[in-house]
Amino acid sequence: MLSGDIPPNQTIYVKNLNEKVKKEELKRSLYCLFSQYGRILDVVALKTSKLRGQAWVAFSEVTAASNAVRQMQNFPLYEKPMRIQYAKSKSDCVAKADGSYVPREKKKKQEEKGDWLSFYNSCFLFILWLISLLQKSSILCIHLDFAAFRQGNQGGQEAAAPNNILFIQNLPHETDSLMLQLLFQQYPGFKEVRMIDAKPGIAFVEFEDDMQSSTAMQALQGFKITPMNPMSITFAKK
DNA sequence: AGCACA
Repeated sequence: MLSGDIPPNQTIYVKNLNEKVKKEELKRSLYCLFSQYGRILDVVALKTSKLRGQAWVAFSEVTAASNAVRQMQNFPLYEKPMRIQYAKSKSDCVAKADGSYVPREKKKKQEEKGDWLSFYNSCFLFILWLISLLQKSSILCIHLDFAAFRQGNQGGQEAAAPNNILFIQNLPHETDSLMLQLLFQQYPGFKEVRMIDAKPGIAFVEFEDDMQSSTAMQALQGFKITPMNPMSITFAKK
């Protein structure tokens, strides 16, 4: 069995381990089993839902890891053949030894700081969500909802047949496509927003298929970007 | 199937 296209690493990743074995016992067994290939720096095993049945064994040398990957491949431990690969990243114990270790919290903060767009994105969505909560509970808005309802039904015309493209009306003229994208991309299958400069207040939003567009339509029907603008969403005409 | 270390 090939170890895939993961580059050699002094840490090996072991999976298909027997999940019934207690963590400490498992670590000890892995330690005993693999110490024949070289000095072991650390064995990591977690029993969280995502990580049970897996373990990492960090060696002091890459060659030890390579031998372990090849020679212990499919070795049955607690009745289950171990599947061994190189780990995808450097173990903390190795980073600590070579001086490149950066504590986890700080790493995350740095990433978040750099990603201003996703920060802006979540603030924007949060504010829109708050606005929608406030407005949904407000009796004053009933007449606006009624207006949206009328508009959505286009004064009694039949509803358009399902379409993967949605037609949005009654948007405030300041709305831009980034704003709509932030709103609609929360729903699976989102592809793109199209607006026409010459026709403010309307937009087309495309999804992969009819099902996904209807889900977004139901969720955002009547959503107000401003109190005066409950959005009216219909399927675009084919 | 699933790549963490707090």
